[in-house]
Amino acid sequence: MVQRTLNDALAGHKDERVVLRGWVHRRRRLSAVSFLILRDRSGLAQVVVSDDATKAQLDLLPEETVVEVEGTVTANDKAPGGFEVTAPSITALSDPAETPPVELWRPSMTATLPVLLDHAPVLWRHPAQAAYWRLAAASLRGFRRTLDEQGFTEILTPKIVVSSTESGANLFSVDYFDRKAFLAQSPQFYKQTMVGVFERVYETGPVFRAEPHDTVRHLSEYSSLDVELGFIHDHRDVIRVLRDVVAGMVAEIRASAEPAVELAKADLPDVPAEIPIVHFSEALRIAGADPNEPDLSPEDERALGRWAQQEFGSDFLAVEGYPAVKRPFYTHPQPDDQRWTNSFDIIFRGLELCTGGQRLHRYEDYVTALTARGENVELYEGYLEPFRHGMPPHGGFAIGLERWVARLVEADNIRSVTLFPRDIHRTSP
RNA sequence: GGCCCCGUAGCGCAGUUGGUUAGCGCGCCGCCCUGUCACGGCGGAGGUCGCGGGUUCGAGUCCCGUCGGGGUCGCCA
Repeated sequence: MVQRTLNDALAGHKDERVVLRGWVHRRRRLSAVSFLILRDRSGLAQVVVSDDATKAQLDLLPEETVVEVEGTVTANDKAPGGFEVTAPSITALSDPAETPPVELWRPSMTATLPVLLDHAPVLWRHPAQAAYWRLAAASLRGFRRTLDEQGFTEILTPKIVVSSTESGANLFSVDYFDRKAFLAQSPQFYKQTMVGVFERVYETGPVFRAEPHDTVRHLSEYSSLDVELGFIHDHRDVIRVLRDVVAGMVAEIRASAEPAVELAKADLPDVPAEIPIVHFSEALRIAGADPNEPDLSPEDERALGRWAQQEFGSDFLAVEGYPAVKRPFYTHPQPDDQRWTNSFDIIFRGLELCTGGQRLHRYEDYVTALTARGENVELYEGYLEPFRHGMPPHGGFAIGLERWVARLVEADNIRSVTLFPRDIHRTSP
């Protein structure tokens, strides 16, 4: 049997007989000739059908039918890409397909978001839609490659947990045999714990938030890219790793997902050698916000994004020193001023992309922090045990994958770049 | 969750102060067209106007309820 050739490889097989396999993306039937646009994972290829029997056969193979095409690669200036397949024989590999709910062969789909989401299993076939996930997949590769090269160990930790991670009530509860458990809203405790084993760890996986957020940038389940590393001096070491990670993600997209960049109309950022840093108190001033505000509003973040662009020509800005009252108990205070913390947010084009910081690493500091917040220390014993047995100064961060891709392609709604989004209303498909 | 907006054909939309056969574009089906590339031309099919109730001689249109959806704010990644 002749080996399969991918659609994007026709140029290397001029005048050869090849076998293509894929989906009938579109047929254009003229009087003397029919065009079959074939779609496979690599892209589109044009097949030219001239003989009457094959044209009649093609008439019975609607769009999205899966076919095998054997034909001759022919150079032709009139063909898209300069090459096409002529004198084909066609074999259907699926039943004739039903017409999909929206026109997948158009350059861009015309359906509204709820229609896209309802029919996601089919509509992800659209090349521009699929390109969104190719960007996500390339980002994941870049994330892993960068960290692997810097001595990190990949970990996978439980998504079924018993205690809340961040003292919030925003957890989904699950029936777990005869007792109650929760879906993890973050691998925070486990990744810190594993710093005690591997020094540097990362995890990619789902996290679950039961917060009743109903916005264009929130999901109930999203993909978190988590990093944690030991033997840092302070949170600025963490920001440097974050910078390398983001640069690695962009580099991997450039290296291996160029067609997707074009299809998705993605605007890839230049990652500066050092991400500019401003202190939270300074950020409030720059944004023109009330100096006593404990947090930055979305509007403030947009203003800071513009400022970073003007001041440094950077799409990225780190805001460090968030107020202690707004950060979780495990956050390390700013050594010279306890009102602030050694934590940071990364603002990417005016939107919060990532949160991170230095964590407490002494057992007694945890007891003090939890007690000050009225928490029962005993409930945290599993988490706190490693801190009684020696933990290095450490810190980390987490990037929301879908949010990252949404910003790259300037999506109006995070759901449009999420494979099968879960939100307050939607649990299927 | 608060506030605002929207549910009309497979998809995107129009539908006047309530008026009798509910339209348009694309898709789909048929016929035609020597190379298209969002091909083009002609014709055709396709609708319990989200659902339930009410007002009225008459409701896609007005009222009440309900379900579904979108935007925004809080908070977050």
